[in-house]
Amino acid sequence: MNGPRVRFCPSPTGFFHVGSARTALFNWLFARQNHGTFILRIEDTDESRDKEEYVGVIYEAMAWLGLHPDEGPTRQSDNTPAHELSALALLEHGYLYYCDCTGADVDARKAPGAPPGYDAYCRDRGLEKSATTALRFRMPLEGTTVVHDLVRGDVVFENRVIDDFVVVRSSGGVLYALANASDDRDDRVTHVVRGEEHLANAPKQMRLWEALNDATGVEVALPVFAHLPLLVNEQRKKLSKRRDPVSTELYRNEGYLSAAFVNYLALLGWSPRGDVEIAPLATLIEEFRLEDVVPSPAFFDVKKLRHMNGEYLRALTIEDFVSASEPWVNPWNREWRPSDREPSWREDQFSPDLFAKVAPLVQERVAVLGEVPAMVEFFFLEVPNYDEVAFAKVITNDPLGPAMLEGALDRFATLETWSAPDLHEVVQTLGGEHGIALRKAQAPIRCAVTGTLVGPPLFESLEYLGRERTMARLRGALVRRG
RNA sequence: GGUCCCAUCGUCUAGUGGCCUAGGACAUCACCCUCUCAAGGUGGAGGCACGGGUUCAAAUCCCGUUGGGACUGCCA
Repeated sequence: MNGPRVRFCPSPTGFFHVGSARTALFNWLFARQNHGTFILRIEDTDESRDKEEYVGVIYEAMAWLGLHPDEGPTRQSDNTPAHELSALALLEHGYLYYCDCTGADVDARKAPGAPPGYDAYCRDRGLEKSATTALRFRMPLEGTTVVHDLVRGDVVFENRVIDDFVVVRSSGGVLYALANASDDRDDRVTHVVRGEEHLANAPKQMRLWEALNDATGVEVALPVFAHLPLLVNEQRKKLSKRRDPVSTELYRNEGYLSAAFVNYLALLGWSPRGDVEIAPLATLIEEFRLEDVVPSPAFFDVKKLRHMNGEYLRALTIEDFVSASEPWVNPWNREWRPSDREPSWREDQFSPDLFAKVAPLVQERVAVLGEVPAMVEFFFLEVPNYDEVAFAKVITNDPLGPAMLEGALDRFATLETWSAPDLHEVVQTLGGEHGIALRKAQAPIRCAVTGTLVGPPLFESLEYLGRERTMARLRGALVRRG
């Protein structure tokens, strides 16, 4: 395979961020379209923040999104020897120097208003390796470094404003800038597609890359960059783990379909041709262009995601909708289930057959699968969960309420065929006798049987619930009223 | 503070000098449909940040202003 080579390199520091998902997706789309290679590299070199359990979080999220790597997953920590060799080669060729300054030292030397960053104090001190010396990169003092960016065009950085950054800790650990550049170079990465927050790292990594070419004698072409626009919240700030709902797992738990989620993510900074937004994956792969990605930040709009998910849900066949709902309505003994919720009914109260029957009624009424249980719980609970405000309004405080309930009890008992159309007609007639429209007549019955005033169509619901259970609830509501 | 990025309806975007009286989608409003709630249908309101240029012609090119953001770690 000689197509482009891209990589996605998350660190296992917690949950999987929606911004990471978008970055991974764009890398993946680009690779698929160009018959390239999508590499997954876990950047786990920060022992203070990384946790092994979080690596699984990354795999799980990517599997859910359907973004399977062509190479890897590899672990950056496995490349430590290569990083050390890179550092050694750089040191031997004079690209690095030892420095024993602490942050406090640098600050103390700095006059007010002086440029930030390291002041190159140790550049020519000729320090030797010791327990307190870090290795810094000798940035060129003149000239510019131009980052060729597919999204932003050429971005020019003056070399003199980039300080001599640390490349190897005094403890010996190789830092991100070098580790990442070294791995990308070794992996023959051709396109670096990542978030905009990394733009300032690009010139450093380009210098490192070229220094490595020189020091190792192995010439590898510099990658092309594509810095994707940031995902921001309504305050136009970068999405943060603290304030914003940014975990992909959260969305999965709420019942977003991965296809809808992926489709929405693709719309953040890019759009397919024409006036369509809901597009199959094949179209996304075919039409995606890094150079068409817009450079401005995008707000992650959950409302739009919700709407799109509703569209995807309604487009499902009923069989697919039923099985997609399983983790929420029948989570017992499943390989995956939402981690933060459970149905209000017990396993032995659930009926797959009944659910399959009522599923069409709820399919077009939910935007996320997490809303399904509340909509169907009255089918499975012995006694529905009553909305007290609704109950008081149409049953306790409305004299017509009990009248309707008693009337329904009376007629339902003798109804010949227990079917939605007949039920519909009976209630309509009953209402007519009391001088009220069907919309008003059905309310107390709905509340008595389902517990609320909103939900799936009433008469179909009664049909599926059955005569016995319906009658029992009508009586129950009358008793409950007192 | 320094460096860099960004700027079309509230939001995501289409638009790459004339097809723009700026298109679509979400959200919002009204009406229709209707057993509730949805879904669906129809229609409405709503935007090129500002100022200079360049050009016969600018949302589109250039400069500036303003506004927003990112980075500025011996984290990634």
